[in-house]
Amino acid sequence: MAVQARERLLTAAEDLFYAEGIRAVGVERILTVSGVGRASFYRHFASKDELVIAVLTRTDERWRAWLRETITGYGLPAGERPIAVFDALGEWLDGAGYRGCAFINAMVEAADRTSPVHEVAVAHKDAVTDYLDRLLAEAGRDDHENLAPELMLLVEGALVTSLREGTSEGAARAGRIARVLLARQPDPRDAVRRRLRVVTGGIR
Amino acid sequence: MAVQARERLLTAAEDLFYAEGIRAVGVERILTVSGVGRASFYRHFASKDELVIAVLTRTDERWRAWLRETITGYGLPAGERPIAVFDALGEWLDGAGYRGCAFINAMVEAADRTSPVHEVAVAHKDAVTDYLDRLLAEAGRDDHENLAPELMLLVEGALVTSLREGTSEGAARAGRIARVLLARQPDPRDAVRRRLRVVTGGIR
DNA sequence: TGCGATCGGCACCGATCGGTACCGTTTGAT
DNA sequence: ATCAAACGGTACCGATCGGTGCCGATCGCA
Repeated sequence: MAVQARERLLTAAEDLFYAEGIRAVGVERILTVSGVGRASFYRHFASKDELVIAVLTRTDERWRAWLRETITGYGLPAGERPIAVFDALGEWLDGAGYRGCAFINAMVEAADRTSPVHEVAVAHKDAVTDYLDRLLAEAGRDDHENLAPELMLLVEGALVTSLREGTSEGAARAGRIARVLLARQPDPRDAVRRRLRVVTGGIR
Repeated sequence: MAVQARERLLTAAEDLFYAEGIRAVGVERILTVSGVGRASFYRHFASKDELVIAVLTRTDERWRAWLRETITGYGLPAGERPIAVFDALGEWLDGAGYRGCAFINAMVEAADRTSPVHEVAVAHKDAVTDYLDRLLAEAGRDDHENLAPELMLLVEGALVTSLREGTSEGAARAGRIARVLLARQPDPRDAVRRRLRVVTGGIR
């Protein structure tokens, strides 16, 4: 066997699910494309749903690793890294074939909020938000806790816009908004808290 | 007949499609909920797909009418109307049951960009963008052509965020970003174009 | 009262859905 | 060379998919 059946199933399913939707792709299609027998499929995965979760989990890990490496690869100073996320997003969308975000799509298709598929998708979004938070903190933004969800909202906007318009323009547009957002001084109330922290540190 | 069969089919389908997804809801479910016979269904709609399009078209018209009336109903000066879109969005999301935007969902489920369902969804988004453009122009923003797609991206972000987080917080968050965006002076290059237009007008 | 349109109920169609059981073959390690 | 694990192929399962045809009841209107 050139490649293990499990691996072929995962890659075939990943492509088909992303291109046509999870519900739209039957097990039969996955078997034909992957060249795996029906019995072998159910030896590796208890159900189609379990395959879906395995695919999403793998995509999550790979995509976030790709994002981290891409940002790091730019070799930018810490202060410019948060905004670079939107450059990376533009790169990715240019190569993705414009079917938006696999995890937004999964959340939409798995309507039930309590379903495992929906939860995996939400967990992915939380992980990306955490990454944004880390980039902002490393950039010295004391207001990173407020900014991270805002940048994440811009990321979601860019992803949906790219699906809608069929181009990667949304990423550039979101990037411009992010620049405006980051150019602004932090909220004065945050500044007070920051000063308090400094003072407290000085007393010790 | 209390209400026409067609009307009952449309409302039942609208609710079911939004709550559970288009593909997830079979014709049988719609018939049971609406209390319409199978034959009657196909007397009104040539196929399930045609019902989907009719539902989306009606939802589009209703939703945009609701948005217009809500914004108008606020009784705000023209300058504050663009930002009020996000207040309206928050109101709507609080009553929507957090399954995001029916049109984003439709775009995701109808993967094929050339499919009629996908096109209706895109047309809705274009119409909302046009409305934003109009609000911005009426607010005296000369840069409305650039701002409208940016506000629309924020709207998309708010809708996805609400689906993801299960609250209407995304609308408020997008509104805060929009305020920052609108508080900024228009792009200097636009200012040049604006002045040129004034000069040209003066020569005539 | 009578007529035609609209209606709901039901049986039925082929296709496909996710999933199971059993088959003989191929593979890699010993 | 041997043997067990992993494999692909296929027949089959009940359920559901979207869609058609026919029936008798009910409706609004003249």
